[in-house]
Amino acid sequence: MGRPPMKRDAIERAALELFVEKGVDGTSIRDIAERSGVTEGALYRHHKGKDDLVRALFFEHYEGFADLIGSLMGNNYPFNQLIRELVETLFTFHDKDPYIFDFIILVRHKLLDEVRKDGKNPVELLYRIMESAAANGEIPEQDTQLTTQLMIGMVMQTVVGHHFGRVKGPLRQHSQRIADCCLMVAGAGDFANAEVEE
Amino acid sequence: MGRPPMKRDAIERAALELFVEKGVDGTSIRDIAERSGVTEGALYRHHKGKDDLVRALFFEHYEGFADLIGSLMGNNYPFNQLIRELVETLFTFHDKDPYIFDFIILVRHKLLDEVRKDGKNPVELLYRIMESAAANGEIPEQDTQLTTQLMIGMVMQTVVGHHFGRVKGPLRQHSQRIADCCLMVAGAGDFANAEVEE
Amino acid sequence: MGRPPMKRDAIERAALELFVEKGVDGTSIRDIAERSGVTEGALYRHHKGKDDLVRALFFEHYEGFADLIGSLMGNNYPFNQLIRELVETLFTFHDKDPYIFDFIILVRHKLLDEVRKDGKNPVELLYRIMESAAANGEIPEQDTQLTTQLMIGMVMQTVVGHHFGRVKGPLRQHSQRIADCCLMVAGAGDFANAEVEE
Amino acid sequence: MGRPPMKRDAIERAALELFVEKGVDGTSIRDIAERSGVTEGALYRHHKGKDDLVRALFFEHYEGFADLIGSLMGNNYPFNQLIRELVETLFTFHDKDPYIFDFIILVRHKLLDEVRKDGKNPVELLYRIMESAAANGEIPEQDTQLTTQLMIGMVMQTVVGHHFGRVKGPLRQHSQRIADCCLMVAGAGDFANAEVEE
DNA sequence: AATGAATGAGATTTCATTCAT
DNA sequence: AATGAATGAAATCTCATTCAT
Repeated sequence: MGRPPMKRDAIERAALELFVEKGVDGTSIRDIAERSGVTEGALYRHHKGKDDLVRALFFEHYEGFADLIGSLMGNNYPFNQLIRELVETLFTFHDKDPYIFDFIILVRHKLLDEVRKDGKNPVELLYRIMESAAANGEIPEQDTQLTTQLMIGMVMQTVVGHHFGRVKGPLRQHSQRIADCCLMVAGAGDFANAEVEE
Repeated sequence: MGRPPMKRDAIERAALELFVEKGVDGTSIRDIAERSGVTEGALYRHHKGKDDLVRALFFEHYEGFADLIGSLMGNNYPFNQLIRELVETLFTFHDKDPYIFDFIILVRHKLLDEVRKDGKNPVELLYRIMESAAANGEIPEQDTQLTTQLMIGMVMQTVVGHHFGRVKGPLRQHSQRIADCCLMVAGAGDFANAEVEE
Repeated sequence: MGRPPMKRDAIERAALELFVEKGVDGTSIRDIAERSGVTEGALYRHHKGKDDLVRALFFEHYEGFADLIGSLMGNNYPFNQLIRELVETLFTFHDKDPYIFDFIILVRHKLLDEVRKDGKNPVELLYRIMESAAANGEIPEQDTQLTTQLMIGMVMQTVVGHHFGRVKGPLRQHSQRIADCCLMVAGAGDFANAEVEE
Repeated sequence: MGRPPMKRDAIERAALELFVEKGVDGTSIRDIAERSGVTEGALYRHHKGKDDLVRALFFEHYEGFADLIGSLMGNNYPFNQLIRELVETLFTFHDKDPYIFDFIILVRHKLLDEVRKDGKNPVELLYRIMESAAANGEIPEQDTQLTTQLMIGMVMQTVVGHHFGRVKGPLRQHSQRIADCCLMVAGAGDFANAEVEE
């Protein structure tokens, strides 16, 4: 049954790392082949080309974030706790593998246009969390789209700040502070007293 | 000293727009020449090359932000008012010409490494504002680097959200809300009662 | 001797069709494998490679034409009848499977150099028919090489005209007309009164 | 005003020759660049790519044939004379530059689909000549499409025969013989007595 | 000052063929 | 006998930059 495909993961991992380190356009197919210990042509068995590879990586991981959020939503936590868990989960994820986060941030300007609201969309999920919290009276009526962006902005910029050395250490240690800020911004009542696991 | 260099401006403007629309590497010298009504060779009269052009645009506008902040700092406003004016100024600037903001966001990953702390650096300036507010007791002791990033994150993600259609209308209308959030996050006391100009 | 090699036929047929439809170089081994329901590697069990496949197909069918002509020659028909039977046979063959004719026309420029005069060579056979008809006094002395080409030209171009939609219907219906033209061109006396079988 | 384009003709000529000598797919851009004394990139200033170059060459010369025929048609010769002049003109043209003829024959299978009946189309022009000769009573009623193909077939195969060494010498010396054949095939009455210039 | 043809170096991509399974 | 992942060598094409005009 032919050789088993051994190299696909190696290629995708090498690509992910190189894209973050040198930029997508700064990375050539040859670079990827070299780092993954494969010849250039091998890439084309698994992806139509470089664009396709970038796209595949983006959607794979972008939708992975949606899955992460989706599974947290399944727990029916109250809003405060959900946000706390969410921030913690994201930062823990980041600390385990910062490349994925950095990659998403790097390429989103090119690819976010192609994201569908009805697919696996982490931004849309967070927005729905906000909407239902507002409907439940857990947070006041507000421009939930805007607030969603503010929360995302704080989380993402923390990652960016870490990338450029302005924010130190594992991000997980900032989870509580940033979750607090998210709740504050959302107007989520007595957030300071919320019971924090950990 | 003779007539002003009209071509130079046309080239830089065309480049700025194209970079935002198609990405830096997706834009060729030919594209830029075409849109600015100049031939390829002529571009080299004003810039050493494409890299130089990108760099020049980035630093010109990045430092422009620093100048904006710097001149606000000269007024010796109290912290609350300074932040409010700052957010308002940035969003007004964005509404006048969103391309500049989008361009900065687009290329910062490539070029931020080259930014010096001691040069005209808007992030550094905001950080100093935070530091001195903390020294003055206007805000509590905190991880000011982190808070700086959170504030930047909220402002930048609002721009991104606008770019992708999640945040509507001129951003200026959100100034007060987002300034409030910045002050909240910074722990700037009774921010709600701050006197708002306008 | 065991079961017949079904795959080999499937491969050759798929190749023949694809070569005609997309050109030889426009057809990849993968294309052939796909259409014949075989994998790429399997093709190499039956042929040394793509070149070998093209060559094999060409000679198989080109020599097939020679066999067709050869068997007609065995009947010792008079010249007029031989030509009529020949044209009829060729067009009947075409109508049964136009791909073969089209394929020969397509690749002859590449491979005709390799054809040997002393092998199974339909052009050479027709030339010999002309030569012996001239020797017998069935046709006048003439540049038989040239006349041979003229006859071939009429037959082949009819096929080409059919391929591009200028000549309609099954070619067999034009057999008599074109045989007449061949005889005329060869100066074969009272060709119009020749007895036509059918 | 920039360098004058010196190399365009050299590129097209080199391409024409190489295509005939080694086949279109057997000729690489590098081959063309080498023979025309230019770097590979230069080709792309004048043509979008190899396909575009082949297409341009084909239509340029194919339409050139139409112009040749068109200008002969302007003389309002009687049918017999027109055909004689036509064959003579074509073969003279061939003898001056056999590459063009060979090239057309080589690539027509790929490109004839794209030829339009209402454009500059030599086949269509010859067909119209036949139609109007039939309307004038210069030739009998017949399947003019088919006869057109037969005449083309004789002319083209003569060229092919020359290419493969079966037909000797300058083709012009065969003009009269082949024009006679064309007239015979078309049923153009007392063709033998037609006055031949020369 | 300007032009745009040409360069030159490299990028992506294709694909016949091989070979571990 | 068959598979199809991987190779390796080329091919096409792109494009920032140079330079004759």
